[in-house]
Amino acid sequence: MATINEVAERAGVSTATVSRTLNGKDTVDSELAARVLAAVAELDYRPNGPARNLRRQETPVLALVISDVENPFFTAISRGVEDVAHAAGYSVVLCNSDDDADKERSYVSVALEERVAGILLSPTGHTSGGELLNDTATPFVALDRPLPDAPGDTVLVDTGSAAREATEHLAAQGYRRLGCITGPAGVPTADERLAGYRAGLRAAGMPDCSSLVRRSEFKAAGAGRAARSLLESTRPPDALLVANNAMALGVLETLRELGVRAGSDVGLVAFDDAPWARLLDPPLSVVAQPAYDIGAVGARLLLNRIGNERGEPSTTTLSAHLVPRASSDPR
Amino acid sequence: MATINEVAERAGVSTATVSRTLNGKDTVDSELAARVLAAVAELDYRPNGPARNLRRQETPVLALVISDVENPFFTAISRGVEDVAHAAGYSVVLCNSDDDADKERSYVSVALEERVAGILLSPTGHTSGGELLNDTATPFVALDRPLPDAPGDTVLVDTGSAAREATEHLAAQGYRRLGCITGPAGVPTADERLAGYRAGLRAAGMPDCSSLVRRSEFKAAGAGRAARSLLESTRPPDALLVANNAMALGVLETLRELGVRAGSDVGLVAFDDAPWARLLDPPLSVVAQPAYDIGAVGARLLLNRIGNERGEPSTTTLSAHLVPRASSDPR
DNA sequence: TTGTATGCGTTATCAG
DNA sequence: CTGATAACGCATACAA
Repeated sequence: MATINEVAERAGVSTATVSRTLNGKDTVDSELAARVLAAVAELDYRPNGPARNLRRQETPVLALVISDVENPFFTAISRGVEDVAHAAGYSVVLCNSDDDADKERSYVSVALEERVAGILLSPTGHTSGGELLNDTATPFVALDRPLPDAPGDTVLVDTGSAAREATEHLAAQGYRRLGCITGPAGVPTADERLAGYRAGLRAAGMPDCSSLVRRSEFKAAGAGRAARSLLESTRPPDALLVANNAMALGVLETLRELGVRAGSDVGLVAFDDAPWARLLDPPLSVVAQPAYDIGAVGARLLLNRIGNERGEPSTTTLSAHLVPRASSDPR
Repeated sequence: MATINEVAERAGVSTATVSRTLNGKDTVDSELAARVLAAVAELDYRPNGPARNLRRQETPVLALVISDVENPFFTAISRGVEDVAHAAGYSVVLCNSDDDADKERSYVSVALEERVAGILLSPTGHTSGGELLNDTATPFVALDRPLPDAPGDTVLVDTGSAAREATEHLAAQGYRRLGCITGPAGVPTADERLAGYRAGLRAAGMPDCSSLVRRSEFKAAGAGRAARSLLESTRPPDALLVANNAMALGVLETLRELGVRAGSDVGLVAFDDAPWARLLDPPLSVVAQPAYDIGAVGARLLLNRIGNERGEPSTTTLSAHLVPRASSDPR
């Protein structure tokens, strides 16, 4: 591939002039500029990114590390990031850690080596990518979950309150034994939703019975099994709060297998809205999180840091809201 | 951030020795190597990627440009790519073109500038990213749709046959007026599915009536409107073949609004399986595409080219299969 | 306004 | 086995 030298030679100018032309310096004679542009076109010249980044000591790229590309919650985040980044002239590369701490570490490491301008990290449960960021000058922002031991800007959702609201809603709808399926212990989003559920129980004057709580990975399969064990127990719950979208899939599958109907047989509220949620029969009640905004806000914070903004790490907490549909209506 | 020079100085060796140590050359005295490693750890040294890529004239990164991160078909492709690439020591960066030809061009251009090792492109409709690839030495593979005017390895799915099979299935189930909602004219996957539908009509001895065909973007909204116009026409279809997953969402929404039930009122088969398809009531009949394999095969082809494999551009065609469920059962 | 020359941080070549 | 040193391709300080 052609280099700047070849372009310069062909245009009969110096490499400096080529560089200046291509970088929009207005101190270039228009005639020379035209010759440069012509040479560029003829040679199909394309600047060498690594060389430029090396010289400039910066790369106009943001890395976004998420734990599951197939989860609509994360893809929505990515759109938020992308829109903001793009508008500011940054590209976004999406790295899928697949909820695997090693992969996460590895992607963060690659991002650091490639000297990306900044990193947005949606930490997997028992995170490890954070450590790498700790003693680094590369700006980063944690999304959805705080980064243990790594002080940095963080964008969270107050899902505790939302979980409480959902729980109270179930109680108000007339359900009497509320169960909860949440993520692994130690994962902040999982624990927070559980705590919210408990607070809701308390607010509704219901007993907090640990036999109505199950934990599993934030995946369909484990949640499906959890739902089955709950519903087949001697004193099954008559309503369920499910901690994320992927889990909801597993729970719904189990309900189907058991011939149990959401709403009339078992009240159901799940976290995360999805396009298909209201197409179900009955439509699924959800706690909608502002996923797009998480990404957009995170990207903006990151860009500010990249722009040398100083100051203490901030934590932004967005709120989620309940979208009641028929799956939490006993009638 | 520390450089190789500082590491060398601290370890009391030359930069060459540091480089050799870090790159696993076995020609380094173990004592020196130990000193190097110690210095690396102390300084938290991390090699500068751009510098290395510049020097090596290669970047161990594959770019995957897709048109919609929120579409499960593409995210499944990305998993296939990622698994294969990862195993071969390559990272994958996902670029979301958002079905926008300009963004696609822009991402391809960035990938080219960054000198990625290869590009996997799932072209948007009226593609434009392909032109860039044409006169480039960077290996690339087209996924899902061929790249006009750019001869290169291509991985396709024989959705024509699958569309035909689905159409015949609808006829065999007893539906009598089969409609089709497909993508924009000129988009190969859209045209191919339409052609398959027509072939199915013919095979079933049904008239080919163009008033039963609608086109829209491969998105929910347009497809929803198309379904409405079809179903509210004077002689509405009694079954629908829908060309992708996102469109199916729109169509289902319309059915709901119209109070029309899939299966008993209107037969329905849509392209692309999704986790939620069988949770619907009735469960959605689909044409399942081997999305993961598209990605995996594509990545393997790309890696072969990167490994200097010569030879004519190949075209691999995978097949899709019908998964009949209750939405195409009139009973 | 333009050109020359230097260095960004690595790796690889070539002597020692 | 190790160390100087020369590129890799570009952007910029400095000179002209």
